[in-house]
Amino acid sequence: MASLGELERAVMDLLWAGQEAATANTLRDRLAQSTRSEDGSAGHEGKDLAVTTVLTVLSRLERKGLVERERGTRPHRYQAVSSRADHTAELMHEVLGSAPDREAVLARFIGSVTDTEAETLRKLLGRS
Amino acid sequence: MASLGELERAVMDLLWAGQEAATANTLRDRLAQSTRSEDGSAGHEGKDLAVTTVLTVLSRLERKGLVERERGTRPHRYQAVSSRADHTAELMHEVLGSAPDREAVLARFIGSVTDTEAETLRKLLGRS
DNA sequence: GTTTTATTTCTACGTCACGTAGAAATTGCT
DNA sequence: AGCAATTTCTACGTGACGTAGAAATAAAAC
Repeated sequence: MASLGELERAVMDLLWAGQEAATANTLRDRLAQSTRSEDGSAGHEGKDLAVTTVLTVLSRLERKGLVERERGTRPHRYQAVSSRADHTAELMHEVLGSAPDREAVLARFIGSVTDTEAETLRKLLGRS
Repeated sequence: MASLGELERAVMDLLWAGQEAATANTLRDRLAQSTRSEDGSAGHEGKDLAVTTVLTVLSRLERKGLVERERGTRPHRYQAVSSRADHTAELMHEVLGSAPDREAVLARFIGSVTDTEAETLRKLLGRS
């Protein structure tokens, strides 16, 4: 259980971008903006979602454990449970975890990493 | 586009296990066997799928580019396009790729890797 | 070569996730 | 109390996936 739909991801991206908790309305506006400002190439044009749509998505994201909401304030405020980096890293572990041959996977993975990233990794791993 | 359904995954696991190309019938049998031998805990019991079901799944996997079939022989023979390790590594790159903050993700990822694996990674990354 | 049998392709249905949103219920404000 | 904003319920369309029968095709048998 991990994958997100297109809109779900768009919402998460917004939540991950602004570190502050946001309301459904705010998010709806930002979504409209993003969609509109997204390079004018032949894409899906500004859709201007209904607030209820955003609310539904937020609920689903909450159920998935990706979003947390403050129920106290009246326009509930939503925020991501973990940072995008954390979430992505978790995802990577999930993918890796389902493999019985973890070492082999890591080998292949490292094999196709950019030089810069390899360097980063060395740094991160430090000396034993 | 990457995730597999439950049955699709089961089939891929079989294809990845046996390195030889297999026919739909063979796979159906192996599936029945796996299902049956899977520890007897209260799970979904032996379903004994129809061959057409397996064929359908194989077609879908082919469309997704995970499976390749020899159309020459009469009972077509199917095999995985890439090894499980390769596929999993690819998946990891896919997940990582969709992040604008790759470095941060890698940091988190490394952060929660077992010591043994960290060691493996150091080895793989070679001298610094 | 025509009938029979194995194999593959087509078509289809139920379920579930997701995008989408109106209707209904809830709650805060005046 | 009455109104307006907000949230929850309910619902529909679409597409993926598990599942498989019906139809087409090809190989084998006679």
